[in-house]
Amino acid sequence: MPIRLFNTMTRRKEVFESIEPKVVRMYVCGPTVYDSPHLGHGRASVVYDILVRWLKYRGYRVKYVRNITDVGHILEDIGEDRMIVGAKRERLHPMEIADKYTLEYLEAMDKLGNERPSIQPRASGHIMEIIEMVEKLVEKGYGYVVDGNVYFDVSKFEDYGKLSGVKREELIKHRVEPDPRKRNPADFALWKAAPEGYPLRWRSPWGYGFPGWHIECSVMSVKYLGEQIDIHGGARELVFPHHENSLAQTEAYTGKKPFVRYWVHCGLLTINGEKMSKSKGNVVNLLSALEKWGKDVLRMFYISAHYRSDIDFNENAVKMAAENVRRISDVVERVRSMKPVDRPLDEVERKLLEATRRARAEFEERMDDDLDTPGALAVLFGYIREFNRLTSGRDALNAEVKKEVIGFLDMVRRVFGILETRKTEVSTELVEKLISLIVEVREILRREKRYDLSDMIRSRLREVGVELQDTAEGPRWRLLERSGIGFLK
RNA sequence: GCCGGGGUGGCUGAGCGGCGAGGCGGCGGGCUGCAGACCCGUUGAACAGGGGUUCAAAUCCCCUCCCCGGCUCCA
Repeated sequence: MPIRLFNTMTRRKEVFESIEPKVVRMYVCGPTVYDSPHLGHGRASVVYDILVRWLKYRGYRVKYVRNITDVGHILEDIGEDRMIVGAKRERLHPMEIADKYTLEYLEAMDKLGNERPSIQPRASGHIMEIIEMVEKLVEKGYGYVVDGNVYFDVSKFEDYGKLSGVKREELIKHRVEPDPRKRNPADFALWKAAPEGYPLRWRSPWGYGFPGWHIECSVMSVKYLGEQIDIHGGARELVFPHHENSLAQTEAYTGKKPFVRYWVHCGLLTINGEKMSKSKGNVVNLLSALEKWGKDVLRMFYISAHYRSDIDFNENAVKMAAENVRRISDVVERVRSMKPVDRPLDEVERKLLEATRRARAEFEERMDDDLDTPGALAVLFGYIREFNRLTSGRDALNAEVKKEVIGFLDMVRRVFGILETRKTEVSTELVEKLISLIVEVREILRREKRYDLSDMIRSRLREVGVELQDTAEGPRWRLLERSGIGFLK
């Protein structure tokens, strides 16, 4: 079964074929590091992380580049660079701002459980190459120089607008008064002149200045992945102008088409139905959210909607995500705790084996179909119900069947990046032994019907963060994390 | 105004031509010392509105209404 992806360029799902067999070159637009990462960054990062995980599961080697933009980005209305604005706000040098928020971003990425990209290049380290690309564009007649600024001449690139559907003639209308030195209002900056005393500028053939937005992605994409790549990702809001412009300048530069075979854009995130914005004061810091909910719940929240849909973050959505994580966690524990036995399969085990294989195939089918994570989850939950029904009351399972079930669940955990085994800071060997001892003693009490004491133990354990369940197969416990989700022991 | 994406049961969220995905919740039952978890059943006349195509439409076409994003700040 081939993987299919929705390509923004054609607005259709297309069968995915990489340029080089079994190798995927993928570039994703990372953050501009002028402020703390928020839930939207988290969403985008998880979407492409899961895409990478899925491609790997399907046997591809993935070269995954995600940039850090630590220069550029002019705010047209106030005529300043976002990095500079951040620097003024915090009374720091722009590069201190970039450094601080780069580290915060990377920390959040790790805590979210994202696999690290192959390369995370920073724009500031590629000024030379940026200048070279701009020079070449001027040489080829796509760029023109005015007063130390270099603009891309949109009229020279006949394909302009092919990605976003924006019509060149429409771009004459504009919200912000364009620089009158541009030949055409739609022309965009490749290089911007910076005045004396501007804290973030580099020497160039056109004088001191800094790169235009868009150009760093073209440069780093070409440098690390080549002139033509398989996948370029980013949030939908980047389609225009960012990706339209990246595409134009890259294809103009290389003379090769297409620059990108599959443009894959994800939807946006709202908070309680509202767009997240500083002016509304509803920006949710990603590290705080991780602290509060834990990575599994956040990832579950992200994947419970299709990546191209917009997604709303609210209390109810998080509650449901936590419930879903718990449900998966429970079944993982349930099967782990079952004794593997070496004997022929009985009727139930045959059914379970078949159900497991079917679920795996259906899960794969959904994921292959444009990364339909909600559909894949539906398959998983249907399977969990069946598993619970079939195995109710059992504490042993044919070893091969158990292996098959665990294999499937491991695949789900690996692809979604959830419920990865890890020691919590309190879960030492000693703690585990002590809890087991308490549980054992409580079992004796229960046998003697001393329920007052056994119930007290259970509720007191819960107070200190240990959840205890009496099941048909015996007592089980788990450490509760902040999200209320953990592994049963 | 232009470009794009949407409107599905109490909430969430797939489906994109043909038996009412799944999750959360509600109700009834089973299991259990109790709790939790789990299971079974169930409720829901679900597809923004109106036309049309078709043997058959949530799914395709047309019109209308509403929401969201982009139109040189944004993951």
